[in-house]
Amino acid sequence: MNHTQLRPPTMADVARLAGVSHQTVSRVLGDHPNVRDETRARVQRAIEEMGYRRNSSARALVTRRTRTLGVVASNTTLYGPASTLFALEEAARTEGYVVSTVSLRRLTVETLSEALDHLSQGGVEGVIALAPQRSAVEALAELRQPFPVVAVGTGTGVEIPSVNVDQRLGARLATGHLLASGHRTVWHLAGPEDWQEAVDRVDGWRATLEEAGVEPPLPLGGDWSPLSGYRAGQELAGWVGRGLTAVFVANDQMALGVLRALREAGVRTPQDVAVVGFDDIPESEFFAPPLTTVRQDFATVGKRSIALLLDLIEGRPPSGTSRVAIEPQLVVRASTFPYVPQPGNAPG
Amino acid sequence: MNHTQLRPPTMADVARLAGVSHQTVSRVLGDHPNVRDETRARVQRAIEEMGYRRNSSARALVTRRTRTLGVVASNTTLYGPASTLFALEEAARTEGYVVSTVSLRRLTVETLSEALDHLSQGGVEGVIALAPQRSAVEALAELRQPFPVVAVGTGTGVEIPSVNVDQRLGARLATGHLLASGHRTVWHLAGPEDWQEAVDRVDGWRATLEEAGVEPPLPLGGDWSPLSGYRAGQELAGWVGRGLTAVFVANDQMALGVLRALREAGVRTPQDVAVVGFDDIPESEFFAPPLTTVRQDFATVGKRSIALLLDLIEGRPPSGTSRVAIEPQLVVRASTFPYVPQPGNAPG
DNA sequence: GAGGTCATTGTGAGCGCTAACAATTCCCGT
DNA sequence: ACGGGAATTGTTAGCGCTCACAATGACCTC
Repeated sequence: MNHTQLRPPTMADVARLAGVSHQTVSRVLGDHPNVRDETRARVQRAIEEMGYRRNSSARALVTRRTRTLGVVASNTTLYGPASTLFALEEAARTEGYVVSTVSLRRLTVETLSEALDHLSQGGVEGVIALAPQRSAVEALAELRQPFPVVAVGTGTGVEIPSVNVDQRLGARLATGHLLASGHRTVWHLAGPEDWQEAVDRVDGWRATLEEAGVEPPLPLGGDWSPLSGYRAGQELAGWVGRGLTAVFVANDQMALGVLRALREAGVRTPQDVAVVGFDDIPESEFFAPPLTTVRQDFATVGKRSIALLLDLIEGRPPSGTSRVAIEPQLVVRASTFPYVPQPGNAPG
Repeated sequence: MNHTQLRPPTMADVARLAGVSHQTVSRVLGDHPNVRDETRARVQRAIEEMGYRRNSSARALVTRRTRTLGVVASNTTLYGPASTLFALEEAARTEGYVVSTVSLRRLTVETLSEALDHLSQGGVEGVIALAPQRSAVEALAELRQPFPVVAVGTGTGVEIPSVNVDQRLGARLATGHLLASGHRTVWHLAGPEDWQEAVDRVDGWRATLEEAGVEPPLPLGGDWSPLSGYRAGQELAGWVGRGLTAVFVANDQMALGVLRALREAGVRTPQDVAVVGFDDIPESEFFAPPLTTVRQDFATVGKRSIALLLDLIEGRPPSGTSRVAIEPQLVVRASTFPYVPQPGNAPG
């Protein structure tokens, strides 16, 4: 392997071979205009020949730019965070930045603080925090860092610059869709209370019902996992025939658990109970039945977050607002066939 | 915000405040033993007071160690890659390394090469490549970089140091389980042919059947997506009653599609057809019916990969072999209730 | 009390690069 | 042929840190 060589060549080495000064090499590499074509070619040949690559540390030291961004996230194996992460990295790379990630198992003040330290040690110029728990956001506000931080998925009610999908709107779309299909009321299986997104979805659901003059039932609670959805689903099954005909579940994974519990209890979806999820994970379309859900545009979240962070790093006034909200979108599938309040209608 | 200040303090600034030389500050930070306690305390106070942090670029320049690793991956929103990524980052962080990731949409020679360049620009000391496509591995062998590269999920037949889950064994477990349950033969829905993992699973499936004296049916092909599984499932449904009683599907997502197609065709799982998947994604347990599948230990993959890469970076002889294979594990669920070749037995 | 050892602290050099400025060369009009 | 400006190239000085070594001082031994 080539990396066994003791010292990689330096700019001076290249310069010597090309018969120029190291500065001319630097100019060629930096696409500086005032270099003769012939010189440029000679330098380029020398670079090629030696397999030279600029030392990024030396460069960063003098330019004071590492061109590295950090991301702190948790639950990165879930569809939402993983998608956001992907979009963030792609957007950053387009702008010429490298992204260093820290994936936490749990998001607490300690782990967050350690993560920021770790990233700082990696020389990041700024950090995106995927911090959906409210406790984490508060911690973030405390932990003043020597670089700017943009929060994602924290809701708009925080002091920190943030980018969010409009969760309330998503919940309104879901709940409104069910009401419009003829359901008298809509139950809700919520996410953990310390997740801002979960709270916002509850808010949107509740507001929609209240505006329709319906008293919202007590929401159930889960932890986003299919298992918790399954447990809640068993409970919900007990309310069928007593006013329960539609459920808005706070994410698709829990909805999957709900669907299984209903099925096992002999409750048909959507004929007996309609179900709506949230996220539109790739599997949702193939659930039994295919799930109506709310799709979030993670690519846009990624782009906007990076744009905002770079504005902050460059000291520019943010090109948009520093509290971005992105619109989600309803995806209608078989789990919410238009509801007709008499039993016994067969689906296609 | 604090990061608006023009220049962060340097070691010399701290030294001045503490009344020592910059070298003493460096010693305190480096936990060098020969510093008087009182001096150490004074320095630490000064560091605190100024909010000083070492400049990582300057440090990296002189130590020639960036303590940064790179990861190239594609399809990072899928469960497998996302889990591996998570495990890699955690393992690297434990060893004091920062991880920079590049997530590609498609893995080709060009994108791979660009990714490695991008990471190199970020100053990585080594790279892990999650390169499951065979074409990518070949490209990797060509693209000699000035740093070591460890491949993950490429299969053991490559020149590059690599870490893998034993896919053949996984396929044997799945196929053997079906045969042991009384099925005469086992059909297979394979992944894309240019994925080494897909090929290995086909091999393991075929070998198991042949050892049992069974002529393997022609395998179907999919692209890992639920949709491709759905299409294949429709085709498979046509073979029910003509010798098809069991299917080994190369991943859980496709298995989900197969389950839906069978259900829609009026084929019952597992009474008419048993289905086994691969991956054990969190949703599998809640499919209709819960899916028997093969679990891969991504945490171990991550740890072993990082260990191997660090050995290579440090120039140590790898502590284990440089072609690691990790054992997967069968998880039995309701989609493969012990098969009895007469129809009509109801499940629990 | 001279000499030696050890712990502690300081000094100087240089990692590889870019930015600022200085020097040289080239080309043009006159 | 010659001055002047632009184009091209070179020189120098750090960026902030760690390493090697020098200097200082405290303490001990005989």
